[in-house]
Amino acid sequence: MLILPIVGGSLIMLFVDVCRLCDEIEAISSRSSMISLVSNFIKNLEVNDLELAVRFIIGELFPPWEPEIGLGASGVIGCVIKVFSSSKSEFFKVFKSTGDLGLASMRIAEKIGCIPLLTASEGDLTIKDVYEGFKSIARASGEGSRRKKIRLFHGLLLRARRPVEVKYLVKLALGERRHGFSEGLMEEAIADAFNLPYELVRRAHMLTSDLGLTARIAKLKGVEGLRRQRIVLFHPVKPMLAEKANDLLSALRELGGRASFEIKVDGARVQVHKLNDKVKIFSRRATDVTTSLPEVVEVVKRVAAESAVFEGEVIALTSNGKPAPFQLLMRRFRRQRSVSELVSKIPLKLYFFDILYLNGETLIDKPYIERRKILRSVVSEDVIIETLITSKYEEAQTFYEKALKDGHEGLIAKDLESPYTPGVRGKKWLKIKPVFNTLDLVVIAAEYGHGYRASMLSDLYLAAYNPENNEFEVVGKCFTGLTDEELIWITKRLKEVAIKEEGRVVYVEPKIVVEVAFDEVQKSPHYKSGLALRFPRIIRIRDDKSPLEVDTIQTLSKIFEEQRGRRKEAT
DNA sequence: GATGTCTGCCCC
DNA sequence: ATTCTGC
DNA sequence: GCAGAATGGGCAGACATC
Repeated sequence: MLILPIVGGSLIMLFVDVCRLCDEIEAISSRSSMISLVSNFIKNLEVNDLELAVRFIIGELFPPWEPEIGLGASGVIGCVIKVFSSSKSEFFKVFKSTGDLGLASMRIAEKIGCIPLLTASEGDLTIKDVYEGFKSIARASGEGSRRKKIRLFHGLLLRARRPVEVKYLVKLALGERRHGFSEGLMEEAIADAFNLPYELVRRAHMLTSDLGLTARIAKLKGVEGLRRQRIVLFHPVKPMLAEKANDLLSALRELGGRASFEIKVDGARVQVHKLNDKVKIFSRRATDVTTSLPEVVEVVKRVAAESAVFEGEVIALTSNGKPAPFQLLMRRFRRQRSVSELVSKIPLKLYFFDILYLNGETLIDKPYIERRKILRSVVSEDVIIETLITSKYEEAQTFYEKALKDGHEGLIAKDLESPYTPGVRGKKWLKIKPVFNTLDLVVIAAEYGHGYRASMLSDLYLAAYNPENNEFEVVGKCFTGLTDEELIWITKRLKEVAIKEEGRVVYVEPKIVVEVAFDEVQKSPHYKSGLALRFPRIIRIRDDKSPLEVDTIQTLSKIFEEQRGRRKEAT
């Protein structure tokens, strides 16, 4: 991180100015207005302030590959309550009406008449002060670190002189945004501020993965700097994303009748960076997971290339070398302790599927088929994900069926000519997964939502029937799938059948039945039923079904066993 | 050592 | 995952 | 029609507390 010691007096950017800007943004919904507002704000900032301000405005503190502060709602709110002599119940009351922790904190600060705010001794917080403050919090680790983090955040809050600073200190700490201005619009604001082509800013952002750095390059080096931007080893590139296809045939058609089909394994996506013997592995969201995966590091070290960036998928294997449940992989994935003991207990395998950089050359603009060729020249076939390139639907169908039979999730169809486009747009990769069966479940409780859903019961507790004890047992919570209109309706209905309210949770009579889609049944250490749905989403409200007709725990158990069976039989 | 709380982010 | 909204 | 933004779940691991 580049921070220069001193800048000319009037140029120093105060934190409160960023806060006020964010408040303005929050009040408008027009994207173009937001962009010009931000553009004007960042246009004349000194470059170090620019880098920080750009991140702060989109609600980020650090580049994505750096560790987070390690404080969440509980710790942060505890600090707010203490600094402003409030109480949990008071905070909770304010929060319930807004659904926004930052806003609630500001109200608490306002309520006590800003006495600690006015006694702040060290003058206004600059954005650099705020950055340094959070940096110290992030650095604390190990025993006693939680107390230390809380003490440091406490100190930061004490230096706020205005309630609005409290609001955004809390939002930054928690990663709350909710002002409708995020990465995509910031790219446009940077382009506008420094009078540069949007596409170049966007491309540089893809490669740096950090808007602060992108803004710095834009201001200091302009068009040429953006154009010259290459992949930086050990700074993860944003992953290219896949879109869902309806089925195999439509995917093949959409990609022009001929495509590459890669097996989609149920693992975790990684980006691997290598320079001679130095290797780093990043998760999909740019977390450094190198220390958790020593055997993967070894595989990469042996790759015959001086420097390279690969994309791949890591999965766990069962004792017979077949794909293991995702939950097993997660025991390894971000583990810090006893890693070496787990290496033999839960073996992992890395499958490569793309290469973005090789010996100094950035490859993302080359077509898929060419990157594939380069990949095959660098790593051996047995560590590359199984692939079929075909224009024949029947062949692809057979391959798909085999993938499912082997216990994999499905296929990814890829456009043979497409470059690697990090980020969201230009999706030339299509996910093909079987349509899952749905279950009918009954709602037995619901929770109030956050943000604009604060007044609605948007989070439903879903239960299956257990005939053995004649009870409805929770197998998951679900918030997604309903339209706003349906949410309003269901909130009203739930209140009619409410039994009791505890905090944010409203318990209701088992009356309302919903049809729920899901990806998998998992073992749950959390629910009494011992089962939980993976990725539940509501398909529709079943007015026509009575609670007695919902699916049973036994049905879920059966689905769970079938999943296991598929993995065991896999050959 | 066992249990509980909190946090962040794998997969959607 | 889903839905809503600006453009 | 599209991209961007906002909504949220279950879970394992790290730290705190008994």
